[in-house]
Amino acid sequence: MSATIALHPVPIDKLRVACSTCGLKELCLPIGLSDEELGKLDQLVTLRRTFRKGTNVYRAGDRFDALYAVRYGFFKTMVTAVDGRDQVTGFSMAGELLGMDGIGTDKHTCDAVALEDSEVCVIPYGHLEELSRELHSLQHHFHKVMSREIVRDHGVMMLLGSMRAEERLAAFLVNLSQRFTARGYSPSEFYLRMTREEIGSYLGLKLETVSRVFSKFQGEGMISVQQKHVRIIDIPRLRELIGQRPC
Amino acid sequence: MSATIALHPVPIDKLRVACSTCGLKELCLPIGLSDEELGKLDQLVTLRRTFRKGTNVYRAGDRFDALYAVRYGFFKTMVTAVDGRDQVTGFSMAGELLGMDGIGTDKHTCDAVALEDSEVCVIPYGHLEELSRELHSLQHHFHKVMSREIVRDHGVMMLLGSMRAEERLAAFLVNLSQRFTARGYSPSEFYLRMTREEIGSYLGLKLETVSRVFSKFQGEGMISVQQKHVRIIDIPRLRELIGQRPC
DNA sequence: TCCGGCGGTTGATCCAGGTCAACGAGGAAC
DNA sequence: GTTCCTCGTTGACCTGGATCAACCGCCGGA
Repeated sequence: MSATIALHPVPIDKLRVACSTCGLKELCLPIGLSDEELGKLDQLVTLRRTFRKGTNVYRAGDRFDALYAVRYGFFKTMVTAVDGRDQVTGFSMAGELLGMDGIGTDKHTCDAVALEDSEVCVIPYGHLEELSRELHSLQHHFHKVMSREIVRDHGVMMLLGSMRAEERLAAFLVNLSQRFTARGYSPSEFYLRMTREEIGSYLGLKLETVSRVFSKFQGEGMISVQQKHVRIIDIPRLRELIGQRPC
Repeated sequence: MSATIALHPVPIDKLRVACSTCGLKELCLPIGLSDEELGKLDQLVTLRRTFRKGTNVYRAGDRFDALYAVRYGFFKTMVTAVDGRDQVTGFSMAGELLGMDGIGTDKHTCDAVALEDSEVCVIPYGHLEELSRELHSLQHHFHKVMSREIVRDHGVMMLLGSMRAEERLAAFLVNLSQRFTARGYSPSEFYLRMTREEIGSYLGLKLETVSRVFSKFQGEGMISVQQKHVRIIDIPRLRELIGQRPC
């Protein structure tokens, strides 16, 4: 095989990428790496893939061999029970990492689905382990990312295990608001990429309940909703609802 | 300071330990390590600590600097909301790892409490990162452990988000049964170390509901319960309840 | 041995959220 | 533009599990 002829034809959705110049490097895996280290990471993350709305990055049961860093777009992850019921376990946006569920068994255990046209950086997992033996800060940061995912999951358990419907939705909105803010978007106005049913699944509620609580919040002047467009009018009051001081 | 005089007096509950001879090595961090590698791990895990029933291994907010491998005994982990409500996020038994919640922020984010007199191996986290750069299989296995924790959490979300009370308790019992089996105990007869309230918190139910469902299962001949002593009479039927084929 | 208190059980009642049903609005396909 | 069709909203009603309350039994301590 010649150096100029690819063994596997490269799909048109796969492009050269560089962490060193990526606008998300303060959110994503490169956090805290020096320029030299960033250069090495560039050699690792060489592939981008785009996903049309509704398509899967991976499915439960798929062989695991890479993590995916969201470049832009929006994803949901969900697990499906043997009887077919499914549960949305999270929503991922730019700078967040998908696929860590697969490391434990070499197979993915959930589905990751694009909720709008999206793009990810492909991080071959074997190479990540290799490189993280060399770059201590990459190693440490990767561990932090996994740990934070565990902590986030604990938060969801709290949500599902001991909060009422209104608290759950308030927590959901406040969380989205924070994450949008961190990405330079408005804290108070955004489009939901997911349906009421997906929100409900995530929050352990039925879609009708989600809709009703949205209407209630709107009636009380805390938010204004029209379909997927949400404007948060009174964030302090939402925070109060979930037991946090307005700060 | 002389080599024979400890700078910090060694508490009597801290003892020399060896992974290489530990009976739990097939469950715990040493999985898949060669004898030589095991020897190195021994140098890392040099401390055991015992905890009396009701005492904390760590609390939310404590500085994170070590992981803890359960040697014997039983623990719960729980998160507490600002308003004081708390949520049990898991129960840990021999061979399982506590403390991974702390890596992300260098502070623990939950409490770990002994539910009976217990003992753990202390794994200084910095040393673990260091050693796992050297021992590939240790590195990989540690990642697997974290990943499995994430997958376990997804299971709990499924439980809390889309199962009814009976399914939740059935899933809980089947899970305990499996974990006891893996440790060489009876799959069908065990003592619960946690109260009805703790089970309820974990499952998103009130203690009265837990008690009622126990009684219902007993009435239907699937289990026999007397206080904390549980005997599972019909595991296939419990599995059916949670939608799994009896197999 | 007795006592007190925690943990567990059970009954009666209530209500948050689920279920079922009807309808409306936006958006993609043609 | 028209036609579906999915997604969202709202109303009426129902129910699983929460809440409130009484009581019991086990276990630890004096």
